[in-house]
Amino acid sequence: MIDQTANLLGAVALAVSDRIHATARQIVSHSGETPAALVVIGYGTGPSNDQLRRILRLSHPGTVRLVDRLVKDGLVERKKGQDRRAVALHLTPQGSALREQLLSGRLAAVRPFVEALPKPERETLSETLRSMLKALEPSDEERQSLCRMCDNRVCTNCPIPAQFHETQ
Amino acid sequence: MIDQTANLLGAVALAVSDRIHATARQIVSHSGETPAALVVIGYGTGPSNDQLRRILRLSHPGTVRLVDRLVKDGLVERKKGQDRRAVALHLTPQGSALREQLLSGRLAAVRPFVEALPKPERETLSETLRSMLKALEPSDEERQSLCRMCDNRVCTNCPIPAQFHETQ
DNA sequence: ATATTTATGTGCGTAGCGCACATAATGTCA
DNA sequence: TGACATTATGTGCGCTACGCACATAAATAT
Repeated sequence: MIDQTANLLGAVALAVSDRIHATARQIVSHSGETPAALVVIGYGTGPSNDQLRRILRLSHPGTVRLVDRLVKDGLVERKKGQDRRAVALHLTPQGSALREQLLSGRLAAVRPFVEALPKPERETLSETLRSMLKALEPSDEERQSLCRMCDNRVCTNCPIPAQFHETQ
Repeated sequence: MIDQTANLLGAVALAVSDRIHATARQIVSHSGETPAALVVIGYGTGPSNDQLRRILRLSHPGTVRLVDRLVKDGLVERKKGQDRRAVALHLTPQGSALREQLLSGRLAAVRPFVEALPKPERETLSETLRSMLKALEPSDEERQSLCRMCDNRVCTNCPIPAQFHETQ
């Protein structure tokens, strides 16, 4: 019984993330964790390469190359960090614009799933999703990974607020 | 308001599919659509390369190479299909065994999300997920894509039954 | 002052995929 | 029946997104 529900949740999750990825691909012209990087850097905390790496769960060289791509595309700038070794990643205006499109596209991709429900059921779903996220009891790093595609324009009252929500 | 719920759904979907992928990776040692291919072929309908391609939404050459990998690993056999040109894909015993592990792992990865909820809420969630899947009104092909990681041992009473559910 | 840790960057390889092309079997239609 | 399109598979080739091993610079510790 519980497994039947788990199976359905797996199916819906697959459908939702399929559509999110498809939308992101159309907008960003890079795949993998590159769209998520745009979102994360766009939180505006000026993350270092290393922080980004942990959030995206990539290897360190993979992250460097990912940032290379974004810089090459004029979407991200490497500014001076707190150390003389550390880098602080920031979006360029074009990067910000693309991030907005990305987040709008993501919401547009997910919205139909919610709209399929009658209104009272939407409220219930919202609470249920909150419960699930809370129950994960993620570490700080896991929170940021979780929210690596989240829309901070919309995500008020987040059940598991990560740092960058406050700093925004 | 609806977007807030959509955002949460996106976050949960990301978390769930992250964990499914991580589990699959540990079990199959191939990434991308390879695990899904094992599940789909394992439905036992002996799909052709071309049918598989449509379900996994890959290019045709990509699918051929994917099957190459599975054959090389001793997980899949290319048997004679209805045509003399068509191929019928079937799992070997080892392939079946691995598929079972894959599906078990997937359920184990998703189960905690459901277990986080009190029992009555689980029932509601189950119905909500069914509503969402039904509302997609997918074509036959889309259904099979949707269910490309589903566990047919558990998926009784599927809201959007695809062919291979009946033939099993 | 030297050793360790932290943060970044580079050389090199690999996995998974797509495009363009080739080939064999089947269907179509004059 | 023969010519031609269609369907199904397979190959050559390249590209993208990564990971591993290594190199280097800055900060910290002892």
